[in-house]
Amino acid sequence: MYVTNPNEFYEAAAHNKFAVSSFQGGDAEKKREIATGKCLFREGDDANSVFEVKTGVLRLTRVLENGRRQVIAFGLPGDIIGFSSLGYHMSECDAIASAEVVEHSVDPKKAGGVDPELRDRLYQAALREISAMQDHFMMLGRKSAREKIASFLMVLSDRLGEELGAYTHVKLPMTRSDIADFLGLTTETVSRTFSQLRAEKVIALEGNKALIVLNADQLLDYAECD
Amino acid sequence: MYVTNPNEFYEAAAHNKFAVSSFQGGDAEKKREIATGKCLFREGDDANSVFEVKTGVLRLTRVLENGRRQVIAFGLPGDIIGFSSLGYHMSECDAIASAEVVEHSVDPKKAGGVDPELRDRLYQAALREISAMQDHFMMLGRKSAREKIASFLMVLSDRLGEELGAYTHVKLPMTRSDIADFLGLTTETVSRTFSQLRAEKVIALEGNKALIVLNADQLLDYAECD
DNA sequence: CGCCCTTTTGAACACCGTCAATCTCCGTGG
DNA sequence: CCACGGAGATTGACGGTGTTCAAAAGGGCG
Repeated sequence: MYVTNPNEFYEAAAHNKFAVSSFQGGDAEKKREIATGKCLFREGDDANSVFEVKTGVLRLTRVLENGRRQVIAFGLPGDIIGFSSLGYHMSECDAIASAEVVEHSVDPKKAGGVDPELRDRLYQAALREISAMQDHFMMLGRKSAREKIASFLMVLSDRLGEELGAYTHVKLPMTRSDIADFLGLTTETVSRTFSQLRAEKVIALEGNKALIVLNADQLLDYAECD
Repeated sequence: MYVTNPNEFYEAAAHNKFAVSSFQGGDAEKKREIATGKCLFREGDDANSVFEVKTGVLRLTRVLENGRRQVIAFGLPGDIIGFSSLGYHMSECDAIASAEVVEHSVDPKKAGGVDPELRDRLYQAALREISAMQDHFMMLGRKSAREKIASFLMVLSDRLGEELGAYTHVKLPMTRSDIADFLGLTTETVSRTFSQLRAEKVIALEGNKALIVLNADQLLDYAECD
């Protein structure tokens, strides 16, 4: 599942369980390491594989020719990334934190088709992604900047956060610009909203690559999830 | 494929071909008719089936408790709707134009699992939907009101349009409010944008439920697709 | 330490949302 | 057939949220 909103925590949990139990053994899979900043695939590349994120963070991006960018998803450990319907990728995937992935070949031409069990697992993963993307629609179309940021931080806190007494420490592997392009905002608005939340003592910033959630209740309130 | 943007026309074509050739025969499927305004499933309903739209138009909606609504997709002939990962639906599906659908059972408990061939076809359909949703992200997050409307009309024109000399006649089964909730706008903005396009002679309105595309080139320009 | 990229902050503006009034369409019933 | 009524659509005025443009501050790495 991709990063979406807090009302899907249970899904994230289910997904992680799934990720642990699946894709062991078999010979059409291959482990790969992608260093920070490196590209896993680009728009137009053949899409013969999907990638299961084991560690690190990937970023899936689509760009319009006029420069406008949309971050489709962040691939965190447990996510599967690289689904494509036409045999080639419509987006670009880069590592924003050094990542280990397992590559699963889904090339239909190879070895008389794909392992049925793998296909079945991939189908389930695709369904989870559809569900996550539907949530993100609500995020992009119907939430204010503050609600978007709050929702985003809640999910990040849940998936990447570490307990720190009553608070939660959250690493931010992505830049403000990445967050902006994920939420349909500008870097300035992201920055301003962070500053507001800090002024309200809901979060504390720790450099540019980490923060602490001081008041998760308030953050959840702001997220306005159903 | 769902209604997204013009740069996926070839996909729509491929999809329709697919829809014609698939899902013939078998016994886990059932034809159903849904009258205008009737509901196919609601949030929370068990999701044991997916639905292939044969005729008419469906609308897939998700709602926040504060009343904000997001139309996830319009289901046009050839689309498959009702994918769900958790065994129950997270959204509501209504017919906005009297529809015939074929229901395909995907209940894993029934008859020792789902027909492998059907599962394979559904996987392909799910991949197409993911691709379409990724396009829609760009729409919701990074396009202006005019670009959204233009993109939307281009797709509708392609999928529902009828040749009318040099122009294209397009039926609009959905209300302004449906369009607004699909594009992340308000009804007022949708209406205003239609009026602007009419003033520029790009389109002509024909009552509330139809329009004519007078200048498809201009419309495509406005859509700002890559 | 110094450079450069990212982030933050400020100010002015624009687009779109909100609120409200009017109009159109279309189905219903007289 | 026309009048009526109501839901949906249009239009206008105004305000707010977020963008744009610009400049300063911060952080990371040589």
